[in-house]
Amino acid sequence: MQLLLARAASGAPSIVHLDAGVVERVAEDRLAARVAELEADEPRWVWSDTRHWYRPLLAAGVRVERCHDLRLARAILRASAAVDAYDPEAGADAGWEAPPEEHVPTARHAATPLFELGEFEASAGLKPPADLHSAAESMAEHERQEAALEAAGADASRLRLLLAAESAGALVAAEIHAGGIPWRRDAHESVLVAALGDRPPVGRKPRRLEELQAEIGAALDGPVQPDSQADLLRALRRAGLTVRSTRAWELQELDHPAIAPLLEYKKLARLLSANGWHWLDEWVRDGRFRPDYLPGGVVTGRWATRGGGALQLPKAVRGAVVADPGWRLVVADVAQLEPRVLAAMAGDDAMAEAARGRDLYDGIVQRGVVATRDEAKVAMLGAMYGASSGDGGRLAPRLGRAYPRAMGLVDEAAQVGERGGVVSTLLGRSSPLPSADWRALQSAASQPDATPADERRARTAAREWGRFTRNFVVQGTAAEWALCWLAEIRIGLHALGPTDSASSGTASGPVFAGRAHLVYFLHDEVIVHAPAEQAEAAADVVRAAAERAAELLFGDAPVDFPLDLAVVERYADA
DNA sequence: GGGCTAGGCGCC
DNA sequence: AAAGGGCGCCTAGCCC
Repeated sequence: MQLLLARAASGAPSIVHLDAGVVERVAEDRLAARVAELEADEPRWVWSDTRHWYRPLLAAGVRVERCHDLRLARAILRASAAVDAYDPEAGADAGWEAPPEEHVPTARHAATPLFELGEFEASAGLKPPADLHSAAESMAEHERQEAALEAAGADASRLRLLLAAESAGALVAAEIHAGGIPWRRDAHESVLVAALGDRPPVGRKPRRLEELQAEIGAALDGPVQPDSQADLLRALRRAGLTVRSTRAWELQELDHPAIAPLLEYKKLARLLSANGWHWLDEWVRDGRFRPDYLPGGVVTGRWATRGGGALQLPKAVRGAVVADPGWRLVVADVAQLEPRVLAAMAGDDAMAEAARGRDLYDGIVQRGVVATRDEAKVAMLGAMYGASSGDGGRLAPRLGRAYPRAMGLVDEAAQVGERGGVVSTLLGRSSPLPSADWRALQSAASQPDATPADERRARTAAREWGRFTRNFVVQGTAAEWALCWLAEIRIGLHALGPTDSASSGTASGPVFAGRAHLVYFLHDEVIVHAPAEQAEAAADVVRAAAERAAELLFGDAPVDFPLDLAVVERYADA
């Protein structure tokens, strides 16, 4: 059963029963209850934008099992090389290309009533966000997508899996926002005070930074503002140091008394600006950090985030991620996800064998391809990213001889990109075309009057795009594996059912009180927040989901995806 | 004051 | 130790 949720022209919510062809008007204040009622029939909810529709439902205590996110599906179908029956111009003026709604700071969002339009009205002049697609527009888009899928022939089932996984990911993203990462302000502040000294007054630097700045100045014979790259570069050169930049790795090579305090300053200044007291004030409330994930936000299918930097939580502050009393964190990541995905999608049994039951890089060493684990890692990264120089460029060809199928797959993807072509992931997400500027460069280089400089520029640009498409197929298919993993974890955790463990306060929201739920996702890593008595069961769910994801994507291909998994109270202890 | 880029660095 | 792919976000410094 499919139910389409959208707004009538009047702005009132409507539920279109797509199978029965019946339109049901719903009063704004009855919508959440009505969705909950209909959820008993296990429908697939079809809607314009998961973030818009699902966040208020979650806040009202309503979980849905399945959805189809029209905006995300449209982006995939428009670009997919497996789809030629989808007119990219159809509906182009209906605002589907608009990015999802703007970030609303936590405090104000919490106060936003269900389905209020004030946010949009307050930003008059902007394009309407996706939520305001009328029921008619949403239905038309849905029909275009169905028709495109039906015409996709043999690729349709993989595309359908991709769309289902993408939509399930969008549900997870909204649910992570609702549940929130348990974040201990006191623990975070302890980290900051230990590193930087007490919180300074507004406009002042923390004590430790001032001390280090003075040390640097003394060593360089004059006051220095280390936050200013230009000032710092001048001071270093005045002291007789030959430097091209102020990057930490370049400074590390220098032997001078200013360097140690300078590197320490850079590290601490980074902590302060990225995850200092200001970040705590803005992003942590009621013991939760609520990331604003953007599923499908990266062309490869990886998620992006907007604000808060949830994809870059530095190791230094992970001690602040602490389970609620009586709860645990199940922290799991996949060892070497991308090379394993590559081995499976290429059907490279030799590489699968190197990975089976052990560290993939150790397996490569045992096969005698390279001498050390570090070399194996650098070679593999070099092969997947297209390294042309350095150790990666030197070592990657050895992998080509040992694992010709896997390396052939990425080499082929690179060649397609260098010619300006489109590559696709296993499930059918396709790379974008290179820009008009890029094509102009190639075209200029092929003219009879092309100069050597034209040819050099074109070749450089072609190789650069080839590195992108080379990586696209691996990164994108790994993202698909991760989406399937997330979707299976979500289903498995829900099936565990509720416990009597009250969440501390209501921080996790009404849907997750007493229930194990996902609270973090980072490309190949998840964190589940679970009642202690359910933690082992949740860990089993996470493991089983990894096996299921592998089956969904690769059938019975002989590649395993082992997890590093820990049940802990603190993220930092995983 | 806002918009922009560059440099730099955090994550995978 | 970086390189080689993908990002977000901070500051400084420049522009209008």
